Amino acid sequence: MKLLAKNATGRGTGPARVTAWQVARRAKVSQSAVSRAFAGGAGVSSETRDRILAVATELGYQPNALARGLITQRSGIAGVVISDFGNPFLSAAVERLSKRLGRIGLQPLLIAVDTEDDVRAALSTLEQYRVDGCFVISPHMPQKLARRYHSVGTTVLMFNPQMTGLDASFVSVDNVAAGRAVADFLLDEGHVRLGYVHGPRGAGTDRDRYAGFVSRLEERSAARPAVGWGEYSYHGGARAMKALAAQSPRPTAVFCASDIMAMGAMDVARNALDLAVPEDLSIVGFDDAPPASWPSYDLTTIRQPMDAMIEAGIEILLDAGPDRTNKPTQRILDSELVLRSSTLTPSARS
Amino acid sequence: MKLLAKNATGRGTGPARVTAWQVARRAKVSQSAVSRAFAGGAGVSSETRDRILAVATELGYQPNALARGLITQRSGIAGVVISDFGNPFLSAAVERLSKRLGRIGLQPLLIAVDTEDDVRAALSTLEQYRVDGCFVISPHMPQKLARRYHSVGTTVLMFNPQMTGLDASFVSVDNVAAGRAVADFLLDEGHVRLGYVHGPRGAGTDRDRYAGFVSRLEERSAARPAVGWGEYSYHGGARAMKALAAQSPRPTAVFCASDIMAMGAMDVARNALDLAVPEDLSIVGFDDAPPASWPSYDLTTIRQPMDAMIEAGIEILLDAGPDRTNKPTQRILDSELVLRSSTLTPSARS
DNA sequence: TTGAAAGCGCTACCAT
DNA sequence: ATGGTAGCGCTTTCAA
Repeated sequence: MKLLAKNATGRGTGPARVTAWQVARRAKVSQSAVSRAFAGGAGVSSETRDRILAVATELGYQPNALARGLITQRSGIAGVVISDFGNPFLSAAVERLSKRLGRIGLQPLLIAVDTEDDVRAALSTLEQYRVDGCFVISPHMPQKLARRYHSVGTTVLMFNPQMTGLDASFVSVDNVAAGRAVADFLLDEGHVRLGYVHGPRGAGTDRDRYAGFVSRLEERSAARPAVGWGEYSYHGGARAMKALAAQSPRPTAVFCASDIMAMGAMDVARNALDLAVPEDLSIVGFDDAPPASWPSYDLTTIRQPMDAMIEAGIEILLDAGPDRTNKPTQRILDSELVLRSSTLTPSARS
Repeated sequence: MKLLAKNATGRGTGPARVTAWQVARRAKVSQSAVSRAFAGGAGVSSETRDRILAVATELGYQPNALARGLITQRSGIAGVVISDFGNPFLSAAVERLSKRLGRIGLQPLLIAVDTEDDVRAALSTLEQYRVDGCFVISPHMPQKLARRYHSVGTTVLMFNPQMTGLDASFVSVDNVAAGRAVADFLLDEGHVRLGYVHGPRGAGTDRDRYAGFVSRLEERSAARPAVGWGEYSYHGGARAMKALAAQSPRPTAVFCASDIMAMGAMDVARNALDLAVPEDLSIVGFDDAPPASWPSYDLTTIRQPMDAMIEAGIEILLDAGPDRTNKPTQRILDSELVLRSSTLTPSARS
């Protein structure tokens, strides 16, 4: 009687879902046995386990991850908050991260955001799904939010946020050091009039890159760079380049805070401003996104060690597991200047 | 007594989660009332509802979406299976789709795949999470799988699959017609030796585009095109272009089955083969991905109406809801040839 | 309008 | 090794 009543309700969508109960009955075991068989097989003899699995495939049984998550307090879901798929570095990061998460049994719940409010809403949604952790790849993550979510129990791991004084977990490259390296490189190349293309106002990455760039210029007594604003987008970079080129004297080298902006800048320089790169104008990007190495751009850029960053991020997320210390973890990795033909190579000079 | 016992177990990760019970107790109502208050407020007086919501925010209560999904049989999750983020058209599609889903209360669970086996595994995972529907944006979706999943109750909606004889739901452009349009255009331009760059072997989109292209060439008694294989990737397109250029006589116009391949082809033509585009070589792409309109490419291409396709896809998914008919729905939209400067414009001739 | 009670499908802890 | 049982946190009848 009771067995028949189980899942006999006609409710639900479409063809009734197979449950562990039905598998159990068919295999003449208890429902607990089915659960154990699917939980790695500990506590079941291999014969019964095989029988159970056979029946399960026969019936097309798939364990309900929602029910499992409810009881185990682990959803198996990781949140990924991302802004700007148009940036090839970020979309590549999402792909790599997604695959990496899958390999450790975490499924990424993806939320695309634009504004700070979007991030807020996204984190709320992710909290409702009881995500086991959460990556935020967006310049819009407000500091307070980060701290709050950290204390509420969901580990929020930021990808390249503003580092200075941030009391939350993140993984980043040393943007300040990278900015300084670019300054040194361009000055060593003999450039005097420099330009800088900013990302969106308030983006921590941009702020740090700029700070490093300018501080090194000052240390070496170089003039402050002319600046443009490019929103971390192709068209923004193009617009900023036009503005910079209108200055006089025009900069002979421009450092863009991201590759996608550098690509826009380079295209507009060549096609609209009739400037040869690198002869008339050197361009340096940031990220080493896949298109940076395409022959038409072949962009000198700061390489962010994407895989290492993802690895570090995953590590932080996992370490922050069940018995978490509630102490934010931060990892700052080294970046690397990759020389290509959008700048004069040092060997070509002298 | 019983109330105190509720959620008093110290288990779980981090700070104990706030449940509806705790909100209920604090607001001096039943737990059902809390549930109703969060379900739109039907069945609760506005006073009690306000009190409940106040207590909820005070306690930081967030309803558990897993539990809700378990009881309602609607997870609120939509699966998105995607291959190849390197393709700017596809990554843009994921972004748009993700935002569109969010607006109707569906959260996208993203799975990045490479092979057909990956797709199989992905669908299995998505089934465990009891997704309310699922988008597959991959050339690797096998027909049988599609049919099986459709009959099991999860609506699987394919984005641009192989259309011919497919007994499953999908949304697509008419790839055959598009291929024919490109053939007409290039022949009208006066080209005689044509080339075609394939996507991955077995991709339905590629097959249909090629079939349309060739059939129209035949109808107009033109020679069969020389072909290369480009895997729907930038570097693949570049390799294929090199191979095509080695033929003699060399094609004067090449149709690439995706924009990203066309970009690779164009770059290699200009930078390695020293061919001017469009003077020496015309190039036509497919998708109208964002970079296609960048000045350095300015690619003549077939525009896929992405937003309309997503809209149609969502519609199919929603229509296939609770009382689903189990009948696959298919929507084929029109595409459009966008003329840019990677081909000689008709007006420029004659 | 409200509260009590019955599960959704699973895991985990008991007994045996 | 196995089966019974108690929930995970919610929605949804059903009475009051």
